[in-house]
Amino acid sequence: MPEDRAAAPLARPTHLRPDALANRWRVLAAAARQLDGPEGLAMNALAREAGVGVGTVYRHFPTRQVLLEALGAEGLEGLVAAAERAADGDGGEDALAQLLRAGLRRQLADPALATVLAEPTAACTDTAAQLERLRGALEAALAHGRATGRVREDVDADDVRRLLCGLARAVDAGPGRASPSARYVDVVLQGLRPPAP
Amino acid sequence: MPEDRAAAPLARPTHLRPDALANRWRVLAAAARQLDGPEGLAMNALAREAGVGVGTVYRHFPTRQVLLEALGAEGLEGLVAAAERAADGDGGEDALAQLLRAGLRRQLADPALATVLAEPTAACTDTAAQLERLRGALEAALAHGRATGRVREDVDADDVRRLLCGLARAVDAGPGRASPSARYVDVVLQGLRPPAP
Amino acid sequence: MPEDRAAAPLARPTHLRPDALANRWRVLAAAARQLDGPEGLAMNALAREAGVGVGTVYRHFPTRQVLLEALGAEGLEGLVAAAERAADGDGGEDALAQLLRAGLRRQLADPALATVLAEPTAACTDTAAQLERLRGALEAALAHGRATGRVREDVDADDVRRLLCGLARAVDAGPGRASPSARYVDVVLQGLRPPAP
Amino acid sequence: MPEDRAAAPLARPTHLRPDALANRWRVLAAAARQLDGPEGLAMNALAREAGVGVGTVYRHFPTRQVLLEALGAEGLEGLVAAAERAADGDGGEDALAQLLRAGLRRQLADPALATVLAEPTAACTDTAAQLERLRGALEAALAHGRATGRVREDVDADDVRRLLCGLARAVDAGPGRASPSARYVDVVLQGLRPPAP
DNA sequence: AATGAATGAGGGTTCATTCAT
DNA sequence: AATGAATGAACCCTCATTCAT
Repeated sequence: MPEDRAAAPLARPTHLRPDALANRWRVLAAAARQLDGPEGLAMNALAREAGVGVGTVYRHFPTRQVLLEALGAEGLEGLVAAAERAADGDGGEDALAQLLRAGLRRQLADPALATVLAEPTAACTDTAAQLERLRGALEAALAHGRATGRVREDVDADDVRRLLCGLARAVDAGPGRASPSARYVDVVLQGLRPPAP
Repeated sequence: MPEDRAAAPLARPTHLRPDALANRWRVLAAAARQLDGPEGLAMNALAREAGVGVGTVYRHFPTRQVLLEALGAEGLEGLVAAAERAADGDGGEDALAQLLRAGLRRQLADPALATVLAEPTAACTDTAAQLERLRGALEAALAHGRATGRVREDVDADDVRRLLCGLARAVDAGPGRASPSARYVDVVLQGLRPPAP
Repeated sequence: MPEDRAAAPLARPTHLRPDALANRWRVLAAAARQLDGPEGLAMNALAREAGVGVGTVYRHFPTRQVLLEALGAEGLEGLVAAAERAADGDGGEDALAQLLRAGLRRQLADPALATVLAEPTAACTDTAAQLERLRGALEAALAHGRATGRVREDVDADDVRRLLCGLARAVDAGPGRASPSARYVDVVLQGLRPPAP
Repeated sequence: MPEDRAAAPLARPTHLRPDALANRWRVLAAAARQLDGPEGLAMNALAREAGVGVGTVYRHFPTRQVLLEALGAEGLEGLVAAAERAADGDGGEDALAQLLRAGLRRQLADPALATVLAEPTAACTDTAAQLERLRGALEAALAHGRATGRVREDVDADDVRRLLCGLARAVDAGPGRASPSARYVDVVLQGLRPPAP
């Protein structure tokens, strides 16, 4: 059972030595590159590619899941920020629509984000916190939508997260990413409206 | 480059010797069991579990993808049959609704089917043929739906397949499978209607 | 937990292909050489030294303990044979004395035997069987010794085995092996006599 | 060649800064805990367990052997003291008997002591000195025993040390530690008497 | 057809050790 | 003195794949 470390949720390191920070960065960059390729995330290959000893990789990311979450962290933060902006209702467009669009676009641009969004539990406290903020923003958007009669009642924030995962999958399950995306978001958006009486 | 065999699509074997047939069966059964577990499909482990030499596994399934498609074949055939029944319009319910429901239920019951449904190209001619039949049935259902004004114009059969993949993912991306399924199908169904004018 | 294979006791392979047999031999020979050196038995190093793939080593000896027992098997059989000869009482010398002498000499000549003799449970059925035969021979020797009043009553076959392990250790715990051996056996032999009344 | 430092015997540090002393203690405590478990003494794991940097461990114990001797030092001192008391012949019991009993009991209670007692040469001057005192006490006990005709002539202090190591091994080589111990000591004691004429 | 032995690449992980801070 | 980051060798083990039998 090799992946039984870090059972306790991991906090993001603070105050890293500058060289350590640089290494962390190189590893993350290499990981992002590998994630684009078809292979999984092999710790050894990662270290090689990053020009760093294996041990260093393990020090920074004791578990593949920790690494994944670190990879997706930036994207997740971006998504959360966008979600909160949308939920704050700057009035422009339908908050939920903005949210779905942003969520899908960002997943397609960042596979790590898609992975993190779909995983059952977070390994890092940081990730958990961001996901919780995301849930809050989604709930707010839904509440507003429900109040204005534009969102059905039987759907909650977690449903939206799951539908976002599904959207990304639908787009990935075929050729072409640009044109289907808009349409699929449209389908889900319309599907989220309250059923006609 | 380990997976470079069988670039040419593979036809399903016919007229197997009875013992060969039995072996094929044992391997498929073992593979189904392994697919339920969390591990991948390791040829060696598979052979061990099936009580068969590795060579035998390779003879029957030269590629992992071939094996996967063989695994999903039964489920795929079932889905195709259901789709054609629905498209034939026995009149009962909305064909598209039946289709989505069946497609989701069967994917959840059969991970191999979900995989096959999402893969870009088929390795076996058989699979390709079934997928083509599925496409036909979906197209028929859509045509009928469009004709009766219950399905939007900008969605084609492949979109439905992809949305089916997305549905399965949405269900898998969270806890609980029963109650969300129906709701998510509902969302997509409603989303597929023509937009209100 | 990497050593959880071969939980079921392993029987010695029969009817090996000739090349497999040759490999088995090469590995055992290399292992014997490594055991003389100060390092442990590293499977990788072993394979390298034997001129054989790692996989081959694992196929033949799924566990380090299995390997050790295979290494010690010959020595153990020799000891068992000697013990049975001694127990059969060819009349020459005191059976127990012969046994201790043989047991010590063979352990010193064969570190694997010393290891096997001291391990709490056998991994291979074969080893277990030989150990059982040894126990029988020891018991017989003790019984005869007790009957003739030359062995104390409160010592059984397992005690003798353990004392044999102790003897080997005593010899190994210092410089010089030849002269102490005889003396130490002597000490134990005299110590095994019934206490003076 | 990792263990080529500290070829020159090491003196025990004196006048440690209080915090250094505390660290030394934590490391030793952690080492004692690890030695009870089945794993070896890994410097890294040790540091982790002790809540101390690896560097600190190395500063205090440049070599694993030094660490081991430090671990066993207390036990060794205890044994030496007991041996000298016994050799001083407080008259009570047979000195040699007391010695063997104490030596075995202490080895069983303290694996590090057993290790130190069996190692060919000491890494620390301190250990060497204690071992020398032990030798002296054993020699005294033997001399007295020989003088009173209760110990055979052909056994010296180092033999007794080695037999002590053997005793510990005999006890460890099987199930049960309490009841065999006394018997095995008995066997060796009786074996050390001068042979009947 | 089937078998299963062999191979060796390669991923996972730990650890001893050094050294900049 | 202490720290802990970094390194990389080395081990463990599993697999995909080939091929002689």
